[in-house]
Amino acid sequence: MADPRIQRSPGASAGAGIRPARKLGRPPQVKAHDTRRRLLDIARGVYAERGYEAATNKEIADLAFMTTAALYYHFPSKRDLYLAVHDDARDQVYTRFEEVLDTSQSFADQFLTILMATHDLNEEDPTLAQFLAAARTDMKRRMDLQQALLERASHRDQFFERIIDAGVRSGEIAPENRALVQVFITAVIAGMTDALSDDQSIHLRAIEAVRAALAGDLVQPPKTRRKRAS
Amino acid sequence: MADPRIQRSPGASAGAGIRPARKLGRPPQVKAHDTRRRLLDIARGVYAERGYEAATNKEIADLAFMTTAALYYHFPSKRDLYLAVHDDARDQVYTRFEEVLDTSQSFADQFLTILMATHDLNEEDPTLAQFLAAARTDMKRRMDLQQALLERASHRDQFFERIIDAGVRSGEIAPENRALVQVFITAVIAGMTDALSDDQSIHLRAIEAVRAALAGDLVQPPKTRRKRAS
Amino acid sequence: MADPRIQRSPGASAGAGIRPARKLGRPPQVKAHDTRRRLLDIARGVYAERGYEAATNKEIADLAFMTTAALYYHFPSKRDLYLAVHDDARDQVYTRFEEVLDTSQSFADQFLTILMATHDLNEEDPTLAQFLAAARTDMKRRMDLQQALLERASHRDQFFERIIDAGVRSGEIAPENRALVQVFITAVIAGMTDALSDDQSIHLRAIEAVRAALAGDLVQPPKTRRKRAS
Amino acid sequence: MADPRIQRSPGASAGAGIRPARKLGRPPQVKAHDTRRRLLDIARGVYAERGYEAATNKEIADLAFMTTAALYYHFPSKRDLYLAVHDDARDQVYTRFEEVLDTSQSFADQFLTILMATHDLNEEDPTLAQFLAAARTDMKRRMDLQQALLERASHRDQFFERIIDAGVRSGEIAPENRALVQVFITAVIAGMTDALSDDQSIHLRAIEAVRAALAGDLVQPPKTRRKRAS
DNA sequence: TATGAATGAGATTTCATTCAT
DNA sequence: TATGAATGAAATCTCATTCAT
Repeated sequence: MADPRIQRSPGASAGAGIRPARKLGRPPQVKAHDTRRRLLDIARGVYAERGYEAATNKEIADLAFMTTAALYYHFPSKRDLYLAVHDDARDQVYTRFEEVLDTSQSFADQFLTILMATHDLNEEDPTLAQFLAAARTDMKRRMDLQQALLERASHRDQFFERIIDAGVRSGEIAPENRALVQVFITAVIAGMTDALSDDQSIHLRAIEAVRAALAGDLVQPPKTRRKRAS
Repeated sequence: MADPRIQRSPGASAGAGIRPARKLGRPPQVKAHDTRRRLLDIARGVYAERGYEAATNKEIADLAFMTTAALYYHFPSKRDLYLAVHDDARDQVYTRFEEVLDTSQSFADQFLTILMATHDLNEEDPTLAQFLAAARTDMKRRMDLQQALLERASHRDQFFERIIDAGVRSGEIAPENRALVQVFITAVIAGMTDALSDDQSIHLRAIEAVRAALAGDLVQPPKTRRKRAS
Repeated sequence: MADPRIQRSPGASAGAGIRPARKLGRPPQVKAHDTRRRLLDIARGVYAERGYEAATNKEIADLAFMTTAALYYHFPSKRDLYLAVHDDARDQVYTRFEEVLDTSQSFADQFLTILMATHDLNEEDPTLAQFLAAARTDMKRRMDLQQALLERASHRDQFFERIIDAGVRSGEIAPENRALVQVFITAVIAGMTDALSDDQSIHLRAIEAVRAALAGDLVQPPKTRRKRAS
Repeated sequence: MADPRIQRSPGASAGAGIRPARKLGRPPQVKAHDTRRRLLDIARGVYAERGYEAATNKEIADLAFMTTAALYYHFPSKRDLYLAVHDDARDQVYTRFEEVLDTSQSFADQFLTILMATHDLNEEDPTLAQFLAAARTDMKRRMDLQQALLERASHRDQFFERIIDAGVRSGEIAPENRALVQVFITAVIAGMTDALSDDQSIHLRAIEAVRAALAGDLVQPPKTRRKRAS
């Protein structure tokens, strides 16, 4: 009763998700709060696996050992549940990003640190990346979910903006390359999340590839093998 | 070649296209092949916009000014229509790729040529990229669509394999970097398709960024080591 | 016991029962068990009248003053509803058979008692016989209903086997006639159910005919040989 | 071309049906006539197997190597095709009955001769009995098919009426047993067609049982073994 | 806080039928 | 005589949501 640990149904394949410790002041409606937490985690897995349309309240409710009617006590609609899951997932990711960010590093190292953080998160709970990848698609599709996409995009942009700013200040990024770096980051993060997050070893290799690319070591100019650093 | 894309009335979000009442029986002067082609194009757009689950036969049929029953004359099921659209889209893309490929170019140039081809295709018909991006997600979700995914993946892998091989032979790609280049390509193509193909100018900028990254010019090592290899 | 059969308005042939608009949500004072019982009775009538294929969920739901969706709350599919009706009907019949069976009677009397029981059942609820007659045909047609047919056949065979056994023991049935009596019973029961159960007075006459046939009094050898065996 | 033999598609399981030789005067629309004949035979098999509702024009057309549209050249509707099949089947049966009927026989022998004729017909083309059994059910179900049922019933009743009349005249049937014999015949014919015609050896046994029943030999009175003939 | 029993809207699919060719 | 390309009506089933309990 006092333990807020999430109970997951045995069949639920979705990862448990590391929750940041919540401070427990007075325990009003503790149960409701816990149930909500459990629903968010379960729903994330289902949405990740099936997508917004194909996910059904019934499957989520079943995994939570409830009826669909009970869902409506905690969330006023499917849409609201989805958005709540989305906000929760986004918070988890950016909270982690903030935690691992070391502003004293070089731009490239900071970026790679972030990529490693996504790797670690994926290890801890694969549904996070899966959900966020799926959400990109789902949000585009449903007008009623778009608003959340916009918030999220700005969230992300602001975050990477800071890193890029630092890179520009330190001289790593030529000012005229600012915009290029930004789309590069966007493409790489999206691509890795969407196409590679299913296989952790490939995901890791992709991080290595990005490191090489940023270092200019991925490919050499042809012919006149401009040997660098000798 | 620049086919006349179906015009969707702006307000028409779903199922709005009202079919003008037509009489029973065979319509005059209509050939199945043309209708099939039209359906593929229309369906591609709808699948791209809504995804497999959310797309309805009704919307597709409405846009083609038919009944849903008529759809079933041309395709035996929703799934078959989807797969037909998929094969058609894939063929269009790889046909174009083959057309523009110049094997005498350097690896980087070949890769960039391919990226430019995606850009051009996107210009001619944005639904192609949108559909293929959406398909990546949809296929993951539906077991019954997976088989087609596998074919497609191998198709893509083989294509880029050839370019990479050429790069290795020419010395641009160090043999030990082979695998890195491959995941890099996968991530970049997926990321650009999924996250950037909605805005052509940003898409173009991403191509520029990739060029810079391959040339080692996107970022510089921090601080002092400004001049590389000279 | 004489359950209040559902009244179908005479003109209502199919789908005519218009459900009075009821509000959303749970209706007050309704229990699933009662609804289920009502559905079984209504569905039996509809299946009897139309057969499995031609019977529609809509007609059943209309007669029960529900939506078709509500049907699915009680039975997971049309097939399941049908089989439930079948099991229910079979149980009603054989329960009655067991009730009226008097093993101290002669074989002929036991058989006639059973026939009278079918007559009484038909009086109380004609849909029972009608359904079971129709089911014989429907089951042959649909592979997916066959399994239930097998169970039922064995049920019936076992029941009559017992009566026949008794007849053999008492000497009424010559051991070599065992198999003949068995097919005779099958044919007569099936024939009476299928062809005569629509008219109770004819049905009664058929019972009388069977009594006469078993007593050897239905027909006499032709012409002179009036006294048999001389 | 000159051979009017019915071509049956390899998959068509339905028996070929013995057609009485048609006299071929001038051959106007010979092909249409043959096609019609072929369709009747094929349709009979399909209706027998699936029943009226579940049988589709498509299946019939496929087996006849045609399109459904072509069906409509020969029969104006599904209903008409069905009724045509029915009339044809009935004619085949009663034609055979007339052929085998020997009015000099005793009533019992005439009846058994008829039963043997059904057995032979079943041997030659099982779809005949299957169709007629199924038709009994289908006709009851569809108001629009009822009319044909009535005709058929009277047809049958008249036929057996004649045999029974002869039995009454010869003294085999007591005048007061007339009605009993009639329902007995109806029940037995129906029961054998519906429940036993799938297995020829059981069907034969049923004929034997009827013979025994009519002879008063199927069962003996219990106990006081009223030994007849003493 | 949750369940139980429903609704209404809509999806995919099937099928008899039509009419130009 | 037949095919080809459609229609319209309906059927089964699913699902988000509701409201009494």
